[in-house]
Amino acid sequence: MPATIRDVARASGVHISTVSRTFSAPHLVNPETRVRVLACAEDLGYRPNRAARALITGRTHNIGLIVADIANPFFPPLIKAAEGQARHRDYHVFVADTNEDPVAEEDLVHALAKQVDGVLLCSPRMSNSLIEQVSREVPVVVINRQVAGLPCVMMDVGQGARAAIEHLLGLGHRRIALLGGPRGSWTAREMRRAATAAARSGSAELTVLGPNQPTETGGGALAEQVRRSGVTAVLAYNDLMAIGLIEGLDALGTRVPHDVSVVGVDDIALSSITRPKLTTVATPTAAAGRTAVDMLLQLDSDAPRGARGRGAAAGDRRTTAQVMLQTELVVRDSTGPVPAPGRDGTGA
Amino acid sequence: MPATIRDVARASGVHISTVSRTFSAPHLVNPETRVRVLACAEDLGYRPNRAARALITGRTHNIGLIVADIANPFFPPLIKAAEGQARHRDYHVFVADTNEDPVAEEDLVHALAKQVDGVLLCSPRMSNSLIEQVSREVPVVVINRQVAGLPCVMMDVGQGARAAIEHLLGLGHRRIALLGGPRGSWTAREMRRAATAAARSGSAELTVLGPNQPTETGGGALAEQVRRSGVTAVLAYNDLMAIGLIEGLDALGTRVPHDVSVVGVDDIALSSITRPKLTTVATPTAAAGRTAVDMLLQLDSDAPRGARGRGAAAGDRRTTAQVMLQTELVVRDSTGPVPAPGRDGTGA
DNA sequence: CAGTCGGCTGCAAAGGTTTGCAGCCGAAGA
DNA sequence: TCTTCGGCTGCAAACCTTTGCAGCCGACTG
Repeated sequence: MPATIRDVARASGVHISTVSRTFSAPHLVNPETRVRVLACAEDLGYRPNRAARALITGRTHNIGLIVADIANPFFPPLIKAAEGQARHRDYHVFVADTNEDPVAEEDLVHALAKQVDGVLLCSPRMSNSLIEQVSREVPVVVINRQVAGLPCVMMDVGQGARAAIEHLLGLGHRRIALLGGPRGSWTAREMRRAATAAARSGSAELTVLGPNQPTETGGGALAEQVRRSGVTAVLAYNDLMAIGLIEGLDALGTRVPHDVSVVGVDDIALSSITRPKLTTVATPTAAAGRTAVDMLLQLDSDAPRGARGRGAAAGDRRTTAQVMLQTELVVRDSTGPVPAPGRDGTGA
Repeated sequence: MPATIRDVARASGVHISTVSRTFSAPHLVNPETRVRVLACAEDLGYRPNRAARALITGRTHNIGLIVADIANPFFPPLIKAAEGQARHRDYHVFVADTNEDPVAEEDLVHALAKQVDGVLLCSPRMSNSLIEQVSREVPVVVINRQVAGLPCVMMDVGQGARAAIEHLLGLGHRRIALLGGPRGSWTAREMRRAATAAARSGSAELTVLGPNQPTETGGGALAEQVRRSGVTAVLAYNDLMAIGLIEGLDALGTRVPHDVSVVGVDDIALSSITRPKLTTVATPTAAAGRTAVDMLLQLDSDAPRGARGRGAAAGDRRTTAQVMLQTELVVRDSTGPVPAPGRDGTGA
C-alpha cells in the first residue's frame, strides 16, 4: 500500500536514484526534474522509509532522552525544550522514564541504543563507570551530572545551594537542615558539598537528612524529623520536596516561614502558586535541554558511525565539552527571619 | 564495530538464519544450538538491528503518543502507564508534545507515522475529519475523544461534571460558572453539555466562560470575571485551571470555599496538596493509558500492514472498540455551602 | 575542430534481517 | 530393508534506500 521510491521513479520517468537524491541531496538534481519528482511523490503520498534509510546511512534521526521521572515537574520543560530543538534539526526524541530505578535505567539505555543516534542521560542514577561503559555503545550526553571524559551539561547547584544558605544566614538562621536527594544523584552530592561549606563559613550548623525520594511524599515524610531537630531553616533537594515538607509541617502546626524557613531548588511552575510562594534556586532547565541536544548532534556529526563509516581513525579527539549553566536564587515568601528564641519552633 | 547477525553465525558455526530464528522464533531451533548461539551473541554484544528488522517485517515495535502538553500534570501518569504497558509487550513509546497547537499536532502525527506501528492521539485538538484522514495512514487509537468508527478510550467526564454540579446544588449553589477548556477539546464539549443539563434540572443558572488555555494562567486570568459574575460556585475544565483560579481569586480577596466554591477535574497529584485541597473529579488516567496501548497493539496484530502483508482483505472488520472509563467525584476542601446572601461574594 | 569540463542521471552494490522452501538426518513404521 | 515423517538447518530472495562510479550531453576553450 505505501508508495515506495520505485513507484515515484516509475511515475516520474526517472531512475530511483534520482528520486532519492531529490530528497536527500536536492542540489544534485535538475530543478525541472526535481519539481516533477516532488509532484509525483506528493501525488502518491510517498514518504521515505526511515528504516531503509537508517539501515544504509546508519542514522535513525532519533535521539533518546532518559529521565528519572516524567511526573516530576522539573523534567517536562527540559523535555519540551529538547524536543523543540531536535525537531528543529529534523530529529525526533524518544522519552523514557526510569521511575528513579538505576536498573530500569540501564535496561532502557540498551534498548534504546540500537534505534537512536544518541542518548541524553538526564539526572542519571547509575554509576559513573556504568555511564562510561554505556557511552562506548552509543553517543551519550549527560545532563545534571559530571562524568570525566564525557560531554556534560550541568546546572550550578553548588553555587545555588551556597546562595540559598547565605540567604538564610542573612536572615539570622544558624541551625539549618539539608533535605538530601535520591541515592546516586550527582546534584544531591554537589548541593551537600556546597551547603556544608557555606554553612561552616557562616558558623552555622548543618544537619543532613536523607537520602530521600525527591517527591512531595518524600518531603512530607521528613516533617516530623525536621520539627524535632530544632532547625529554623531547611534547604530541600528540590521544590517538590520543599512543598511536601511545608505541607507536612503545616499538618503538625508548624508554620512556614514564621516558624521555619524553607528553600527549594528548580523553580518549577508550581512553586510560585502554592502558599506560601516558594523561595527557590531557579535552574535553567530549558536551556539545558537545548544545549544537550546541540552537543549530542554535534558529537554525532563529528564521529560518524554509519555503515559507511571509515572507522574510529578520525573521531578520537573526543570533544567532551562540559557546560555549566548558572542558577539563580529567587526569594519569595517561604523564607523569613529566624524566629525569636525561647519558643522551640513547634508553633504550639 | 557493532556485531551483526553474521558475526554471531560465524562464531557459533551456524547459518545466519538460525541465529535469526534463535531470536525471533526460538521454538524452531534445537535447544543445544540455541544456547550456543545465545552465548556467542552475548559474547559479541550482539543486538538485532531494529532498522533491518523493521525494513522486512514492516513493524518498528514503536508506538507514538501525542499529547497536548507534557507539562500539564494530567498527562505524565498516562504516559507512564502507556510506557509501562508498551515495554511489557516489547514496544517503545515516542512521546511528542504539540503545545496545544492543532497544526503542530498534524505535523507530528505525519512525521511519526512512518516510524511507528501506531499512534495514540491523546486529547487531540484537531478536527474529527482530520483524525479520520490520519487514521488511514497509520493505526490510531484516540484518547479523550469520541470519533465514530475509530477505537477510542474516553473518560466519562459527562458523568463527572454532572456529579460535580449535583454536589454544588446540594450545597445550595444556584449560580454556577463553567470554565471552558481549550477550543477543539471533546472533553470540554462533553462537560459543557452535561453541566448545562444538570444545572437546568436543578434550576440553577450556568454561565460558561471560555474557551480558555487549560493552565494555571488560564484559570487565574478568569478570576476577575468570575468575581464580577456573581456566581457562588465554579466548575473548572481541569485542576490546573481551578488552582489558578483559586490563586487569582485569593489575590482579589475572594476566599475559597468561603466566598466561592471551586471544583476541578482530573485529580492530579497537586490537587491534594494545594490549599485549600481541591474538590475534583478523578479521572482514571493510568488505566486509560494502559487500555489505549492494548487496543492499539490488538488492532495492530489484527491487520498486519507489513511488507509481507496480504493486502486489506482480512483487516476490514474494523474492531473499533470504544471504551468509556468511569470517573469519580472526590470531595475535599474547596467546596462549601453557598455563602449567606446580602454580601456579593467579594469578601471585602 | 578536438579536447575538456561540469552538470545531471543511471547503474548496481550494499546495508542486516526475516522467511518460504527445500534438504538433511535419524527414527519409526511397514 | 525401504518409506515416511518430523525436527532442524541452510539457501536465497526480498525489504527500501543511499551512494560511489561511470557515462552522457552540451558548451566552452584553445
